[in-house]
Amino acid sequence: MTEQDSNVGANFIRNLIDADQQSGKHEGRVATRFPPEPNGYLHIGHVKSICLNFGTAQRYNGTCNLRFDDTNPAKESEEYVNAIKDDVQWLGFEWDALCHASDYFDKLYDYAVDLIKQGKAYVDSSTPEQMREMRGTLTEPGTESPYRNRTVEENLELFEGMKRGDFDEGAHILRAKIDMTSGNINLRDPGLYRILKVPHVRTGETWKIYPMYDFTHSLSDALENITHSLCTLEFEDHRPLYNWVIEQLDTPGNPQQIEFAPLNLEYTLLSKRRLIQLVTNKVVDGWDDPRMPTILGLRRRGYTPAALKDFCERIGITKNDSVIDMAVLETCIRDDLNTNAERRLAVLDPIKLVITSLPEDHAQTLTFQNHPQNEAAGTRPYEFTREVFIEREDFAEVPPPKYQRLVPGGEVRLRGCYVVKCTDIIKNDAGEIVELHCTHDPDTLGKKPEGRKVKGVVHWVSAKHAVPATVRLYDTLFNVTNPAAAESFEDALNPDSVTVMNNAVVEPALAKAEAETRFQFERTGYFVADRIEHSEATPVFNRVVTLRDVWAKK
RNA sequence: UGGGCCGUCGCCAAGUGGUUAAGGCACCGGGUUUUGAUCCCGGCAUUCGUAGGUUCGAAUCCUACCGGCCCAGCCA
Repeated sequence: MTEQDSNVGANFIRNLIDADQQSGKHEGRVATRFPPEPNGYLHIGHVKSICLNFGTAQRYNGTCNLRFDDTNPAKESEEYVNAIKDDVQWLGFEWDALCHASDYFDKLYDYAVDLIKQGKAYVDSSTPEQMREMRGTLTEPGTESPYRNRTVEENLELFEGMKRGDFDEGAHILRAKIDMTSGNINLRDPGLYRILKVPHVRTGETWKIYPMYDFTHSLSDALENITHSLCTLEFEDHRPLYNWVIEQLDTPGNPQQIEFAPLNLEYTLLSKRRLIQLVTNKVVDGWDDPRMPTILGLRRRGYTPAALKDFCERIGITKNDSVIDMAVLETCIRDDLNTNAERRLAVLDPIKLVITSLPEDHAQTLTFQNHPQNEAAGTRPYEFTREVFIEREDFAEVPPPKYQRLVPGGEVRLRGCYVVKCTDIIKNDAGEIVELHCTHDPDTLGKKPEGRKVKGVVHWVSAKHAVPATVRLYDTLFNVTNPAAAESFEDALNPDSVTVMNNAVVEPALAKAEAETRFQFERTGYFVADRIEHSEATPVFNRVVTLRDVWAKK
């Protein structure tokens, strides 16, 4: 590592851990965890957290657990648990221990009893409304509950009754006894356990009460001997409570909570609630719609784990509220696919081009490179015949300035083939161009034409060999940089988020591609064979991202 | 009006009292190119939210102010 590289990827969490290692805190051990609640699908914001937690563990030769924060059975399900595991594995990470907060329900209950015995927790029988009133406001202190000074015995008995299921939901709640006047609302006697008569995926009907986040999370971290508990900024206010819980109780570990800024991405919505709306309102086709920022959606779109990890490294970790430019994400996938995807030819909006200087039965097999910078990718045969398809937009009867493609009387190179000159434009009764006639220069195969420069190169597919395919062109789901700020997302939606090219034709090799294989369609972009719908009989490709195009920008 | 946090180039982001204020993205040139791709070369903050102060020396320390984000679920 050179001196200049030494602080590449540096961030405040790494600095902090480095300092901990210097001082011998945690005996130099690093243990993290990724703690999703199984109540929705993971999205790119979670990818940031996953990369941070697993990546930090890797960097310091530590461990990272996958822990499901399953304390609210009313919202959680097995479907999400499985999807989350798949997503983490697809990204290429392996967890050390697979944990569930529910694994600790017995211990958590004992800890709660301990708190009660210490006089630091009590059963409150106020209604939720009364509790809200007594909590005070942001600027006014709260008031103490009339149940705050119940005896330890009374609390113990009531809490046991709650556990047994003697009471209705909402009748009682176990609260920490901290400080109703604290400026930090989380410290105004926060709830620890509520009655919830809902069966749990893993513990079944065993529990009628379930522990709440602050109590559960801090103790789960301590129980798993987590050293650095990384979470997002909104939990900063909870840290005093996190520490309070651990300080009152006798726990094996002494974790430290460290907060970092969650991801914000231009043109993208990243709140579970809003994402669920997109799915239930059928704005998109499902959690794996290629326009969704979910891991499943990104995967179907054609993003690779490597590109997503690269993205997380590029955006860094700080406590700044920030919004990442979409161009960063796009650059990551282009970088990956530029070096790793083979090249193929596909015509999205075909127009027939007849080379009149060739005999009707002309047949010629050319050899095309699979990758211009990588010999090892090999070559493939490519059929050339008298009639080929080219992209409709690669011909212009009245060309705009600096146009480098085919124009009437002009020349253009058929990629990997001859230079052709446009001699005739065939139109239908409606005046639409239906066919182009050209002649070819036989002395231009593999060599530059004599005495002139032909700058334009156009991709093509032999009409005889072309395979019809469906190609979907994706754009951002929203057309405003911050859809979360839009009044309703209906009017922030991009009407052109997907364009389906039903008449596209692709070279034969593409139809035979395995699902989920990625290619560069030369001159048009990077594409992936759809992992669900693609087959040799009905090829379906999704555009991952366009090629960078300086000309289109001008 | 309470509590917590944040402000370094258009967007990210290193930087922890002495550096010519890293790097990436974007942008602007120029070169190579049978992808208007890739690749290569060059440019891009006398300035670190603002104003004072401490110091031989400040983005880094102090003070005040300005701007932004989060918190009043028996959600996580």
